[in-house]
Amino acid sequence: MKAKSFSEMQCSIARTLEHVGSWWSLLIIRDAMMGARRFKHFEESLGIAKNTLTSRLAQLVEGGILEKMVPPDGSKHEEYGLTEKGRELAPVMIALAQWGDKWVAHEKGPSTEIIVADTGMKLPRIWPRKENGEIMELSEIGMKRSNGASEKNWFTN
Amino acid sequence: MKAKSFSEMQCSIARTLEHVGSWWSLLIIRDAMMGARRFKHFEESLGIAKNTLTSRLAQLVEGGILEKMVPPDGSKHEEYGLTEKGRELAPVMIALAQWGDKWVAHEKGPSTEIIVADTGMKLPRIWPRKENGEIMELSEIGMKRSNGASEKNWFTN
DNA sequence: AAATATCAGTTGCATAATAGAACTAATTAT
DNA sequence: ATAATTAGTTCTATTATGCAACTGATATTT
Repeated sequence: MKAKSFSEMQCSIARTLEHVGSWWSLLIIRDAMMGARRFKHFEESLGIAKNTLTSRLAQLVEGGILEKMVPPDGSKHEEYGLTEKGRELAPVMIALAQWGDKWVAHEKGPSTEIIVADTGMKLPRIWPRKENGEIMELSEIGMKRSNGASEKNWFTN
Repeated sequence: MKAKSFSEMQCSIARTLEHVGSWWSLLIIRDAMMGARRFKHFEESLGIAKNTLTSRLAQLVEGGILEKMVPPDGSKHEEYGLTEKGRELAPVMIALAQWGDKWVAHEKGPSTEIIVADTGMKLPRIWPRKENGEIMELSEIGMKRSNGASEKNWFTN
């Protein structure tokens, strides 16, 4: 693949994708959020090849998204836990999950529902909002380019 | 790579990733949101190989995220525009961009800032909220598994 | 109108990421 | 003590992507 690197790109989206690493990385992070901590958890849950998992985990640790931790239960097997940096990918995950539920739903429905813990209700849709907390239309989103001060809209369709 | 398919997975995140296609696809969608409409726009903006761009575009069209459109300016060159399905990936993009700005910022700052069009102010952080619109702590997010009715927390670290 | 340049690809070859299987040392269970 | 599990490593095969050259259609210039 000749791994074209996105990381020099000034765009934050590209830099994030580069930093995260790959599809697998996102699914590893998802599993970590749902409680996976050990090599075998990720392996069994994902059906990923061992060598691939090894390098994805190493990359995520190097990127500061996961960290190796001493197992609380006293086991000598290494465990992987999310850092703050990794945990803050939650909005990305939630947005991906909600989009999938809406647009490419599985016939059996979602295997897991994200909820508000204390009420047990489905988590409201994650969506851009104004300063006052009001939900926005996508057409209300704009963008400011830092180089030329030109201002423009998103979704110029 | 033997393209292991995520699409049978019941997980909405995996299904979304599979449906979207690849890193490139996300950047193509980003460019489309910022106004790119023609082959050369994407090509120049991304520095992607032509054959790769061809197949990514085809995949996005097939997936219903982009659609081929008759150019409004009367040109005979095909154009690509976001569908509603594609436009609704905005929260994913915004979440990726905001995470990147916070955690892997470019020294020169972001090339583009996402703003609230009418106020010109930076778009507030996209983040999970309760039914009443209140921002949530990540620890307040839970999950309900549809198979076993077992209930559990996200971020079990 | 003819010539030139641009656009949107296609084709063929090289390379990197991943899959898959077999192997291994350390840890855990029996 | 023995067996099984865990967390990898190493090897080869396959696929996605990169890169360069080519092509027919459209758009621009002379």
